[in-house]
Amino acid sequence: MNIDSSNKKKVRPLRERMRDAARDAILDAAEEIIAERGLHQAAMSEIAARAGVAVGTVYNHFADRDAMVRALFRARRGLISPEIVRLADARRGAAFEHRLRGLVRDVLDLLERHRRFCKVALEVEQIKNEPAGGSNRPVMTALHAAVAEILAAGAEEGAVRAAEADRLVRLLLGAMRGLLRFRLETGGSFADDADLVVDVFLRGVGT
Amino acid sequence: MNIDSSNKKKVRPLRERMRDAARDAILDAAEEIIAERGLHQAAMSEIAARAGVAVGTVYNHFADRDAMVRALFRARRGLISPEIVRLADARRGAAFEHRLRGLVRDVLDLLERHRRFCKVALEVEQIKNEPAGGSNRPVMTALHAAVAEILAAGAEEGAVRAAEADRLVRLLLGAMRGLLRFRLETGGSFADDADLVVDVFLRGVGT
Amino acid sequence: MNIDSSNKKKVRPLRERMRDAARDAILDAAEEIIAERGLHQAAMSEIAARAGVAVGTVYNHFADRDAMVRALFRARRGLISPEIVRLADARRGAAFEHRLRGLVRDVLDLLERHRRFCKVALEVEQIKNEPAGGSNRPVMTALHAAVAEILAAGAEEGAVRAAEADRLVRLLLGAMRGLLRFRLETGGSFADDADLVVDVFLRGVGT
Amino acid sequence: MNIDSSNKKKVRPLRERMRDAARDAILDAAEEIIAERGLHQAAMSEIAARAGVAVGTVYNHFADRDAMVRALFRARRGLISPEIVRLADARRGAAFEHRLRGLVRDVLDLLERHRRFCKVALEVEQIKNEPAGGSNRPVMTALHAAVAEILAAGAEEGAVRAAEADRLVRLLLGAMRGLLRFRLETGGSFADDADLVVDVFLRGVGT
DNA sequence: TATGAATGAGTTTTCATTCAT
DNA sequence: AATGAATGAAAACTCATTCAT
Repeated sequence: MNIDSSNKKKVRPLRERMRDAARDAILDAAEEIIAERGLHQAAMSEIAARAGVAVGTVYNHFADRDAMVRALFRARRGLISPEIVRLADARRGAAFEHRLRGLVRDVLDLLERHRRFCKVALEVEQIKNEPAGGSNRPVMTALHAAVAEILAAGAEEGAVRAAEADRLVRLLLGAMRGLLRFRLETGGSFADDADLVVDVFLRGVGT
Repeated sequence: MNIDSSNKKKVRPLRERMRDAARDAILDAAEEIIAERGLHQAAMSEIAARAGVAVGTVYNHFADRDAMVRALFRARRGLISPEIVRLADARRGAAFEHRLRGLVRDVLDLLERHRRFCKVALEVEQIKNEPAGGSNRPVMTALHAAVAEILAAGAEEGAVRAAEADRLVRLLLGAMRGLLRFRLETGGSFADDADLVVDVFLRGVGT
Repeated sequence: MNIDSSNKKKVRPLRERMRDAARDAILDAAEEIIAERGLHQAAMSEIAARAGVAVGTVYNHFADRDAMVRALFRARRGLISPEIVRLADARRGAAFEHRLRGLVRDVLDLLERHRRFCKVALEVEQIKNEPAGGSNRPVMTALHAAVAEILAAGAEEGAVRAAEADRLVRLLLGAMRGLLRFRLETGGSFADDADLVVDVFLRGVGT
Repeated sequence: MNIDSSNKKKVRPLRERMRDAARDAILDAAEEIIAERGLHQAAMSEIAARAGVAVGTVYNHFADRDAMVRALFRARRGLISPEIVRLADARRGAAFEHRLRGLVRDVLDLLERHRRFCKVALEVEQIKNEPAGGSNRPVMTALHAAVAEILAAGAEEGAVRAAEADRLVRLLLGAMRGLLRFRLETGGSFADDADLVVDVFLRGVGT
């Protein structure tokens, strides 16, 4: 291995690094402003200003406003989803409850580090408009898939009613979202709610 | 009670009735369009057109766009909230589980009859931006209040951990919302999920 | 016939008349500015200003810039084409030369009264991009059609070579356009060139 | 003459040749795109991309967009005009008809080899805005001048009415342009129309 | 010189709101 | 009150041009 080849590895062209930095700055600014004021109060010009670039620069990176928002989601999901997959994989094979509790804890912990994006995601969530027989299954996100898998395993263990799988996933994720929203409004860390959600989900509110 | 006064009660001036009809038509149109395409894809001109009136007329009934949206929520809540209060009152005094299950069933049944508004409400939900000690408690909606009360009663019965009350309300409502969203996307009646939610909430997913 | 019905005929709603006036003012302004500075130096805001309306008004009348330009052409063609058809019809049955000369004279006279639009039309003319076998015949404008018909008649009379019909139409119209352009640049009335064009077309430049 | 000087003549510095190659590539790209989509749909960035250079490079070769377009015209005219002059000179002294027919044939043949530029030229043609007494005579292009000269000679021969010279040039060039446009739209070679144009111009459409 | 990302003035477009009829 | 065209401020978007590397 000679000096040159090692250089090739390390020095990504400065140009390229700056380009990416600008892109990231723009997405960060967009995230910030959308979290603060909502999706459609986030003007391109303000996002650009907050990112410290000119409007035109935003359009050098994204075809239009919509593409930028989608890029923001793709970027964040690109950070979060693989992590969720990894977390889900880590306990594959473990016992149902341990696995579920671990995942919920870890995921809430992970989301804590993306609090601002959670706000954006809850803000923007849209209800799909295709009743019945939709090809667009519930957007099988990483989390959805991971929970679904654990519940399926739980069903095999006999710990969960298999017939209700779909709805139980929605129920659990809904419960988590409810508490997330609570924490976003009133403060407090997401992770504090992990055990409560899992306990109630597994055994109910009984004292 | 004389004839005149009885007349006053019954026959509201034609003028006034037509006025209200227009108002209702506008709110219905707004609800429809917001449900279809989201809050900020609903232009005043389109709402007016769908309601069969001129834009100007909308402004004769509502100060501005925001006031119209708020009026929509007030109107629907004016239908739904008292009903929820009534449903909650109906079982006051009954045993915790019976009371909770009854409420959830009845409320889902009620919301079924306002499916379109549910879509609007879920679509529009905003996260309040006042961390900690906020004066704007979770918008204490009728449902929130009703559930909170039942859980408090449950706590007194020893059926629910009192300390977690706030979060449990959020958890339960979140779970319900999760399933509502599911039904809005894929079809199926809300009420079908009532027992599942309550069962899991009370005793967990155990078979 | 009562007063009312006579009124109905006459009084087109004021609203409507003003709307049309605005529309016309906008198209006039557009024509003026495009003629002065070319198609893409004509900004919507300037057109609006020259028409004495707000920008938004332009968009109340036309979906977008392109639609406005197309409307301008439709409007002017709506004035010119039927007139050309009428002029062509007027001499139907007459002898070839008389018919052709009459048409060219009348048309140049007509175009004189739309000098500004002629400038716009020459300015904007685009070459269609569909070589061979095109379904889009040479946009068969009224004038094209009228000349084609006369030449066909001339061919029957034996005054014109039928085989060349298509090209002769293009040749003649090209010659007319050449002189139109000349007049637009240097001044002078279109009609003055009518006889020259026809004479040369029929008998050549010979003295 | 020493070795050095002979070298200087033949081997133009590599640097310089590459520079010219880039310049040519840019002008070719510009010509292509303008021919395809029109003058103002040809963005600098797209021209650069098609030429295989960076935008900045275009600005190293041309002061600004306008200068580049003018350079394109100058370059093509630099190829075409001297050739036209040569073609015109070749038959100087010959008889009027022979001379005119020869020129029209040769020129259409020449333009055939610059078909794409013809499209650009027709596309871009602007009407000058200086009525009467303009200092900007009809842009005395080589072709215009050549035809004018031949017609003047024809007038001396008594074959053409001298008084109409200016207009006859415009008429003939317009006729040629009309057929050029026809061929650009529908395909077919320019040269095929040479005799038709000249025949009609000299003797009219008579069979 | 070549590069190509950044710039920002200039346009187009939207739409809540007003107001004369 | 109802009407609906006009308004214009506020966005979104374009693209020729610059300039640091």
